[in-house]
Amino acid sequence: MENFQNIRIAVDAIVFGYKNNSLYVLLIEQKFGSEDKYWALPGGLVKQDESLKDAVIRELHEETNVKLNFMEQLYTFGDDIYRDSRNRVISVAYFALVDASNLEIKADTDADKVQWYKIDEIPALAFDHNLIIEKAIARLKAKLTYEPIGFDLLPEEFLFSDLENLYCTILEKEIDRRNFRKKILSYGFLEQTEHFSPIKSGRPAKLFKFNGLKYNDLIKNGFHFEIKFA
Amino acid sequence: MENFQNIRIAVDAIVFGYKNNSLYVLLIEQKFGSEDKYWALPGGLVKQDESLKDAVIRELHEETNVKLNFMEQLYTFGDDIYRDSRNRVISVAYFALVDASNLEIKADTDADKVQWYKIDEIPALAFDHNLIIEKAIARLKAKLTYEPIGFDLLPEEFLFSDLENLYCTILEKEIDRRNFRKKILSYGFLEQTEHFSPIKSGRPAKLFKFNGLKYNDLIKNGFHFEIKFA
DNA sequence: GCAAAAGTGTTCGTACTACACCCATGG
DNA sequence: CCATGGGTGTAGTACGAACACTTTTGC
Repeated sequence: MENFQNIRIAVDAIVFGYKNNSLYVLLIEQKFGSEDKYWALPGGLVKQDESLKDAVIRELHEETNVKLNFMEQLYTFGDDIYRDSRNRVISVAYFALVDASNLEIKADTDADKVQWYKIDEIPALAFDHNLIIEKAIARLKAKLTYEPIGFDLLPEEFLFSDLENLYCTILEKEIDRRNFRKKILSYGFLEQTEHFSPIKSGRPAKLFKFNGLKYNDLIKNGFHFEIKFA
Repeated sequence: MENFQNIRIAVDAIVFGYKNNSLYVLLIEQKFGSEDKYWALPGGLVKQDESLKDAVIRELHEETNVKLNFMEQLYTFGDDIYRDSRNRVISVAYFALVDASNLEIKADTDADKVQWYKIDEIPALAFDHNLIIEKAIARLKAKLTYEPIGFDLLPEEFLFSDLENLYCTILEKEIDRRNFRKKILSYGFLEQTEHFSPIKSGRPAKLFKFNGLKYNDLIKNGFHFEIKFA
């Protein structure tokens, strides 16, 4: 057989979280660390009879206790033949956004430690995982501007100021509070709840809620979400 | 070894071309057709010491005689475990846009026939290749609106009416000629040449040229390409 | 001179930008 | 009563949408 192939297939999970006005990624320290205990993205080899998407979700759950229903495929890393020094491994990377505030993470079967890392304080990771995260951040930034995915990073009910802050932080831009609020509200997929935020100081603020159904309706009618900045 | 993996890695190439006011895809009929001579996308198994991107470009060249320098990664298909009935194969799909008008395609080593198929006349293909093409078309449509990639489908020098037609055809929308021209020209990355088109009928038209350098300059200064429609 | 496509300008409305003051609460 | 964030309105501008007539050529 001329084309003998000995390439492994892995999946890696980039999970973004948002808290304390900062963007975080979920990282693990591998248990069987031939790589000298580097931190790494959750992930691992795909099983023989397992779809790729099931594989990421399983690995993520096994290693971090985070159980998701869906992850979006980001990119497949297979150009650097030596990205894993032991064997040739191609990795299909997936990403997801979660509300980090009430999520129980814990090191599980296959991981020693699990931890949220601020995206600007990520250490040198195993394999090409720094590169993968870079690509994920780029995608996140792009997507944030043309799909309402920011809400996935927030609790079900959130403050407008949190939303605003999230956009400013991730996109590294300044926003005019008034115009931002006006624009988002004009879309009509946010609902004001009757709840108020636990007050830190200043005037109490109403909590808002993203109505996914209404958003889907709008999409069906040709609506196009977009947040731009000066 | 608990995790024994016997999964092959393949690449597939979606090459779009544009001629006679229609969008085409490049397909081949496989030589060693265990699949009963279905048409399929050019592609094949990745070699052990070959990057993914080299693999697609090699396969495309071997099978169609089309030599490209770059293809963009589209998506990795590995959720359907039985997408190839013989073995489990995961395919990383890449796509590219070419000027089909002066491109010599020919069946080569690994293919019986090579042919351009209009995208609305594609037969039932091998594997999940119809699905892959669907995804590629969706990506193409999206990209066309926010990146100046339409020019890749046209000859170096082209008519404004061709460009306009290309957008109308691919996006299946109507455009106002005058507004379209005004907008594209306002960007400043098109150059009028001194050449005229071979006339079919009507007033002769000047040929235009896309200036990639100028476009890159604009991008550096925060420019953002966008074509929207009513 | 007629058919066929190329080339061009104006008006109107909408949507983004910029910008500043009052409000409700806790301490 | 002061500090802290929440909540709101308006005027100017720029850009996209709608729209029709003139020009150049071949036949």
